[in-house]
Amino acid sequence: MIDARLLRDDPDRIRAAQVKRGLSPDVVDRALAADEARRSAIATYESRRAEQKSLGKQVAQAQGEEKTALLARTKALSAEVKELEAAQGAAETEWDEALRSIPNPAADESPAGGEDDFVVLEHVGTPREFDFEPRDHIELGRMLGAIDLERGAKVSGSRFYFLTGIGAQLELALVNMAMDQARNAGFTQVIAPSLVKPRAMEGTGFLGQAADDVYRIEGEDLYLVGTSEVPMAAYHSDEILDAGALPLRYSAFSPCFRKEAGSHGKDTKGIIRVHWFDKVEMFVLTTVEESYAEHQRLLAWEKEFLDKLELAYRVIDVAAGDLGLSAQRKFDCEAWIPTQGKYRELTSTSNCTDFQSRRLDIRTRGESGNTPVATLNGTLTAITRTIVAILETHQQADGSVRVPEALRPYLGGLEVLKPVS
RNA sequence: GGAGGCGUCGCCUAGUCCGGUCUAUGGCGCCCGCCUGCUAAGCGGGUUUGGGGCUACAACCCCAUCGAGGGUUCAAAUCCCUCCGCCUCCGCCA
Repeated sequence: MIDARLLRDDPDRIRAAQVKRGLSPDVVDRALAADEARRSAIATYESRRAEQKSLGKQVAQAQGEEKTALLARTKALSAEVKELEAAQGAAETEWDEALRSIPNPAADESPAGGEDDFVVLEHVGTPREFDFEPRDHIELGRMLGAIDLERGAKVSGSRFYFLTGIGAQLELALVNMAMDQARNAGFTQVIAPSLVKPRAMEGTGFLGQAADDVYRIEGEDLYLVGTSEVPMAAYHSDEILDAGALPLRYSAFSPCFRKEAGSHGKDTKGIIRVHWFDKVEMFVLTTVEESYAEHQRLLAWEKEFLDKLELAYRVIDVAAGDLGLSAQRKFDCEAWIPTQGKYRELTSTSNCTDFQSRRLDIRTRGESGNTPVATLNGTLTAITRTIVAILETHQQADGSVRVPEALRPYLGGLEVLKPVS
């Protein structure tokens, strides 16, 4: 949620931010009106309530006739206070809803516009040239006995898969490699719950427009997370952190579940777009001032991981309209997928500044009151897409796959993945 | 799943039976000051969080906050209901 003071002091800035994301600025006026109504409701309620309290004290000491008279007055007042309290609550709710519906204003550097308006920041490595017809990851996965899509569909439906044999080993290797890198960089490793309460989902901004993509457990007040950003953001909710402890860096492993609503027909084959995958995610809490530099660090760690896998990729600056509710700026690393002839998102890092921490009440003690911290997240490895990129990029003519050197220690020194049949 | 116990402003704790003097007690820790060769001790003061008013975003005043949400009442930490969490025992289980 945005800073209410910013909305009051500089509403034009929020209006401009809305337009930059391709959204209507009307919500600003709705919020401002709600704020005014709320404050006047609070003032009315509180003055009557104060009166009620002071009368209550007199009642306690009064005797006889005086007491009877006081009771008559305070009884009427009581009903009024109750009404005013309800009115105040309603005004508060309206204000809260308006405020919460406003996304984090994009950074000045973020390109304006929607999904296609990203800016390419850099290319790393060059897409490999093949002197044979490259196979897609589906065929390679089948030849290697690594990916079983048919049985995934049989058991769980479309967009599900089993990783088997070397496929399963690959996942564990990638997870360990990611966790090692993170630990060496000072991250605390975490295995996070993938079922969370509404508060966590709402606090991270996934129950707004993004709610269609979220699985809810029937009959329970629980959601399946789409990323461990959700449990990790909520991890320190309602806490006041010691400023000296920042930054707090976590690398969290969890499964991720996504309905993929509205993507029917897209990436229907293979494991590019699935309802479930595992992921190692970096999550950082720091000060807003430090968050911009930290964002660059997260990007650097993502690039380091992709470099070790010897992948060709580009980094894009995601446009304002494609940032999601919480992010102020987002960089995606997109790896070259040979059989698709294009770059596909493998990792993504967002600076959510104090947007999530305001909703989740995560702050540090400051000299002039407590201030919300900044939260940032970045993918180290989303297993399925990483496997796609590795298989397709490092395949050889016979269907075997060369293992990038950095990954070998995590596969018992294995240099080549060989077809099983 | 069953039975019982518990949840108070960083930590511990008094208060809850019997509603008003609770503006929530005391200790520890922490902060400021005093005292003091130094340290320790001692003395005095302060120390939840969120919101509103007024403002310099200070000071000050007010409202809410005793796990959460409802209810009863002129008045709720205290009485009633629902929920959540923790502990102990039993059952079941990876």
